[in-house]
Amino acid sequence: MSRETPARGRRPKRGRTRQALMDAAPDLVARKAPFSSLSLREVTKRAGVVPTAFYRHFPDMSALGLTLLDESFRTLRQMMREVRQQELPNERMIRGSMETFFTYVRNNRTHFLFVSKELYGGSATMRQAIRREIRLFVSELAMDMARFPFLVQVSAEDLQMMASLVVNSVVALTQEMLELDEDDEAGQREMLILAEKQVRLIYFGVAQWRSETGAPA
Amino acid sequence: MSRETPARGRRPKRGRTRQALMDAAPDLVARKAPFSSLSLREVTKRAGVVPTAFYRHFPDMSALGLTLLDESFRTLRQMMREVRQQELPNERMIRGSMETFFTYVRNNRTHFLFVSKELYGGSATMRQAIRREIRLFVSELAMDMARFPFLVQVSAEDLQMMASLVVNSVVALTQEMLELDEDDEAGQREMLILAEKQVRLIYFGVAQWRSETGAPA
DNA sequence: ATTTTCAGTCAACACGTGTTCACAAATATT
DNA sequence: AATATTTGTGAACACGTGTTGACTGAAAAT
Repeated sequence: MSRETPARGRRPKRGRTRQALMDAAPDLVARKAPFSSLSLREVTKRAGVVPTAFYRHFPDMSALGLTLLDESFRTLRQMMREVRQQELPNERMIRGSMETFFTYVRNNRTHFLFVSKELYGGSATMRQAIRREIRLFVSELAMDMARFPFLVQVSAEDLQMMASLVVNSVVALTQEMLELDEDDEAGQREMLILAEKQVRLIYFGVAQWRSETGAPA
Repeated sequence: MSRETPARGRRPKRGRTRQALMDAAPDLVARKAPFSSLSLREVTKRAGVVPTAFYRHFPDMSALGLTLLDESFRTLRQMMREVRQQELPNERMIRGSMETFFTYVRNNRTHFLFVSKELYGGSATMRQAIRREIRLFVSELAMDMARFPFLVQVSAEDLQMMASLVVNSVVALTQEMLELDEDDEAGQREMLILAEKQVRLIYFGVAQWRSETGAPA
């Protein structure tokens, strides 16, 4: 009898495995541990693929991580750019920005969980990459604030300080929100209200700020 | 000839191994990965002890983690209580609080690194425990703020909101500071100044806040 | 002085890990 | 239609992992 291998099921589609890997990783992160503590075999198993297939698409796990990070931030950057395409600050604008942002977080929960858990617990290069993105948001927000009429006198350094305060606060609340159960709508709404209040509070302080003295007007 | 074991070096001292384990873990965290991804064998090896000795002191790694967490926060709570033993708010008070706090962070770097990396990346019970402690600080700060004369009209809920804003900001800056090199004194000083400015900015906003309308006076 | 408890060692296990290699099917290129 | 390249497979490796059990010296209790 001929000893040909029985030719079992083989998925034919072109680069589908790569996508399966990129889906499997955040999925495991969302329901288990941070990405940094995932094993290559875990990911391939969830992707329904043999471990060695991994190397056809990524040299190692950290490469997958950086790719995932890029994917997570690409669409986020685009959304933020659209949010910034609005007129001068008022309560409506703060409210609206927070709403669209937190809605986006809800719709991309696994991506944000992935990023959140790597921000401080990930590898050095991972942390560095994330903080780079955050610093980008801070700078863009600072540029927007520079156009506020009541802030023309404020130094660039202080604008960065203010923007980082806003961004850090939103990031912190985002991470808190991710701790909530996925369908705890009441909690999510509370978070949104909290975020809006905090940002508004910061803007009250910003309106009083004078760079030279550091004392209110 | 008798077959007695050659009786190699045996450390006699009483509960010294336990302390060695509690020192080894944060040490590894500071120079490597988050605690959650440390192995039992790694820790025992660094402590200069055979793996099985671990079980004489802790049932498993997560027990070590919780013990470490308790140790980290016990002295911190005490320090915060002393800081709060001061008179009413002014610039000097904010400056002083930030200075003593960040000095404490520098002097307990490994403990804060340990906590920081577990805040979002650790196990569920670990994260929960840390966030519990943080919420405690928020409540205490809110109680202090309630005594400010210009905040008597502010609702308890809004006081919590303000306090959490302050705490979240300080936490974020602490984590940023921990990313700096241990002896980057210039960077550390910058962080301190940044923290002071941000908290002062928040207090400007707080002074304008009215709970009912949410609009400045 | 004798016994009991504590705190460490050593050997061994069953298992999950990253990575290699040779091979074959699916797809692209000619 | 023939060939070359990409992509997935399966077996095997050397190693690190948590945990067990039996054993033993040191300290505490009697």
